[in-house]
Amino acid sequence: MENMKLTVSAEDYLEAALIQTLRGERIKVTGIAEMLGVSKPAVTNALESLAAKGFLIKQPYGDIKLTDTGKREAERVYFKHKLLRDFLQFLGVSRETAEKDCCKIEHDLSEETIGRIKLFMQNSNSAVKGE
Amino acid sequence: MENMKLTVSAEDYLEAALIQTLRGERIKVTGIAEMLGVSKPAVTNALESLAAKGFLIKQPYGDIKLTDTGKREAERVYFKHKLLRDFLQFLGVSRETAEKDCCKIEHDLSEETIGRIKLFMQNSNSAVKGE
DNA sequence: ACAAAAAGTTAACCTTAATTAATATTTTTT
DNA sequence: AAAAAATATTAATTAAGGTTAACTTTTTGT
Repeated sequence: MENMKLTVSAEDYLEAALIQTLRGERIKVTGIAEMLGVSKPAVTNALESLAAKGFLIKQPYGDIKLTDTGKREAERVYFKHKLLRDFLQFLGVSRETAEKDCCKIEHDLSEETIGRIKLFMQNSNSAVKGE
Repeated sequence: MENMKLTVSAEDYLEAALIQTLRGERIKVTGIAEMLGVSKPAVTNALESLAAKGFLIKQPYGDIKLTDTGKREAERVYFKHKLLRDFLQFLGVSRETAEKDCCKIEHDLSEETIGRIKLFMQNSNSAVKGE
């Protein structure tokens, strides 16, 4: 069940879970609900569905842990997130707006486009450093 | 009822309708269904809803026309579409992928980001022309 | 240890936006 | 003008992804 394509909202939940672990916190329903601006039942639901698909481990009231697959997928999304945020800021978009906008488009862009943006940012970094 | 915020899919239907009129064709349920890859009933439904909100004029089996508001909104979306398509192609993304990706993100980017991309493209145009 | 608070879950429900199958209307062809 | 084809609609259904209210479990403070 692990190779199912994730929906946009599933990617959001997975990413939020990763961000909590990166902060050194435990993954919490309430925390994710606040990050995504949804109700707690919405989070419980989404996490159960992700658990059923093998992206995380979760029992009712129990600790929540990303599986290896889950972590890999979450990192894939989070990498895009950071790339796009930097890219938008490079274009002159404010930090707040860049943060909001990249959350939405990170799910929609093709690998080809992500690759091109990556290249673009690498070049602009070299340019700044005068290499 | 005209100042309601359009959903992502409503914007798609409106844009598809505009594209048909720009081609000099009449707006057709079947045409929109093909453009968007959905069934005809989905189109009928969406167009009825848009008509109820004042974005177009439509009676069952009758001619379909964008209202002024509808045309304005559709043009707003279509302008973004073209800008983003050009931008992605400028970054080196293929025409086909650019066309697909811009369809998705055209609904999600803030005015601020669109504005920045517009500026960026203006500058790169000048650069190409050596101004 | 136990009462209060916080966290998580369950149940019932809603909305959006699709689908297919069947039907109605309009247009085209002969 | 009638039959056939194309176009559009209606009805019934589905699935995703939310909501609130009520309940359960866990954690915390005294």
